Amino acid sequence: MVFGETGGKCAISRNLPEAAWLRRRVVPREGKGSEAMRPLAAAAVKGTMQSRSEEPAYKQIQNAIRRRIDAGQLKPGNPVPSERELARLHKVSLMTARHALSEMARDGLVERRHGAGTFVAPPRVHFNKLLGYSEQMASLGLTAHSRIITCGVVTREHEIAARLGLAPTSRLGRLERVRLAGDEPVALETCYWSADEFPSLLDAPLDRVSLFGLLERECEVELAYSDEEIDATDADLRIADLLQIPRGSPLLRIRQLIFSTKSRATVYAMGFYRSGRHTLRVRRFR
Amino acid sequence: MVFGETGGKCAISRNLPEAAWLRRRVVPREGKGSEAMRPLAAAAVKGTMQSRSEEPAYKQIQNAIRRRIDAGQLKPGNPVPSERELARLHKVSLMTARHALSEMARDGLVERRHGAGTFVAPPRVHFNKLLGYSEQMASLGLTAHSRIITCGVVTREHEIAARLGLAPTSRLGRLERVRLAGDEPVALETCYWSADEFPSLLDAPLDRVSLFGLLERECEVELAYSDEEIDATDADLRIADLLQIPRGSPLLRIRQLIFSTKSRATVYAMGFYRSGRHTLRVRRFR
DNA sequence: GATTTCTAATGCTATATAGCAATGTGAAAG
DNA sequence: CTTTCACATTGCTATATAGCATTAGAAATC
Repeated sequence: MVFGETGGKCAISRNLPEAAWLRRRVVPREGKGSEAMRPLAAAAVKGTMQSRSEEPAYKQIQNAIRRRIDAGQLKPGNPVPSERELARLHKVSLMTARHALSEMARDGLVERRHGAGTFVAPPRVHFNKLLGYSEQMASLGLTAHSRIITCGVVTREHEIAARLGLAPTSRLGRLERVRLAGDEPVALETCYWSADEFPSLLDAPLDRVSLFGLLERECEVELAYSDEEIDATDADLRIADLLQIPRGSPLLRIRQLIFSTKSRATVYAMGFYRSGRHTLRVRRFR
Repeated sequence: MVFGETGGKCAISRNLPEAAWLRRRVVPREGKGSEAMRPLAAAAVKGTMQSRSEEPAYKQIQNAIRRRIDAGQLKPGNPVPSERELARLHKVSLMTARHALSEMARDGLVERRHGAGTFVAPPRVHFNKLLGYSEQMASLGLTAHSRIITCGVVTREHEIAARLGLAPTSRLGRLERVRLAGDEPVALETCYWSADEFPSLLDAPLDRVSLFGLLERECEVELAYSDEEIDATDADLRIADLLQIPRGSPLLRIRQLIFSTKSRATVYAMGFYRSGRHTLRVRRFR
């Protein structure tokens, strides 16, 4: 035996033959487990490796913690149980408890400070969140209203079809709406999508209903993100008229290509937003 | 490490000939190790836990893989060695090899497919990347030029001081520059920072040097992200004059609060960008 | 009272091992 | 020529254990 060292601490010989899980199957070595965290209770089964369809232990631990956070029992800054404590409470090994915590840390739910402990992270601010107009209004406690300007199928928007990954002469649904805040028009938004793929959109009551909502609920599209180009421009005659502002007024222009989770470009949208009525918030990273 | 990538640079420390520590210590249970991945070779010592100051084994494995990606030996889509193979090559335990891979997966460098393997991820697109003007120009292969308009200390910008987390009457460094593309002015940018914390900034040749660069290299500040507010406005008399555009021309206004890694607000900047000369690209997520 | 030193708790890296679960391949069967 | 099925490979969850590294507070010292 060359490596007397490792042999010396007899790590191997000890822990595997009579193996924890073996022993556990028979005698679960009951602990004085407090119920504070709703221990897994399936521990005995888990010992032999969970029977399929059972949620992994580390996720159950995460859920237990998440529940306590959601319920307000654990507030931002509060410490969550330590690795060793979780292991004891949930009757899992240290590594498993650790797995649970470090994944939550990676997801930003908790923060870990070496030597100090693990703490509930401050609530995250949702930056760069893709929201439809209706949703933005809703998040401000308001109801969105729109006036439909045009609505129909076009076939000559070659460039936009290309951006959507379609043949140049594809049939595109197009919806042009003026967005209202109260009675006042604040934005003009134009959306394009494949008329062949989502024919039903044109029939919906789009002056009241969210396009995003329709796509996600009716068309079973899962939106993922949008790549946007933002610049400033000025109101031409038509837009000035529609938004009831002087011609030449500054406008924020946002052009967005919206992708679904299958990384398919799904909607192309262009919006003109009245100066002073709209601020875009984003976060950029170094 | 909250945002973005774990550093891409290579670590010097590791592979220097397995020499030093190996010789020092007992025989490492020699394997038939192929050299393909430059195995760690420090196994024996690591067995008893590496002596301090040494980079962790799992990071060394990551670096080895990263190097092979950077060197072009591993291209997107190529498989990287499996957990078991890495464990063998680097003479570490399976869990350690796994740790290395799964962290790289979490950082988006590789993708793991259960049962199939681990593969180099397609190169990431850098969206929402915080770049200074100089850096943006550099990324386009151009050199940035500026004309300094004003430069000095102000004490009456209460609101901005507050945003920077300073007392209302703090001394603030202020720098106002016109950004040039060729000879043409395209933007007016104004930056504020704590004059007490970074006094040296005012002395730098800021018409030629990047403010971001100065902060990061000279002041040892690590910038992390910026929260930005974007809207459209029109040129007042002064801006119109400085940018040589008609009064009332539309401008893209970007106000950003730039944070360092210690989550301290470090710089507040406001920029006015000529319409047609500047497009902001961002990605937003659902 | 302020400073330094010790110590317990906690997170981090690592070892070795076991069995389950998904994937792709190649041989056998239809 | 296709389909099926077994198998090797690979990733995933889990066990048990060890020692190092950092932190914060208590105790001892100045």
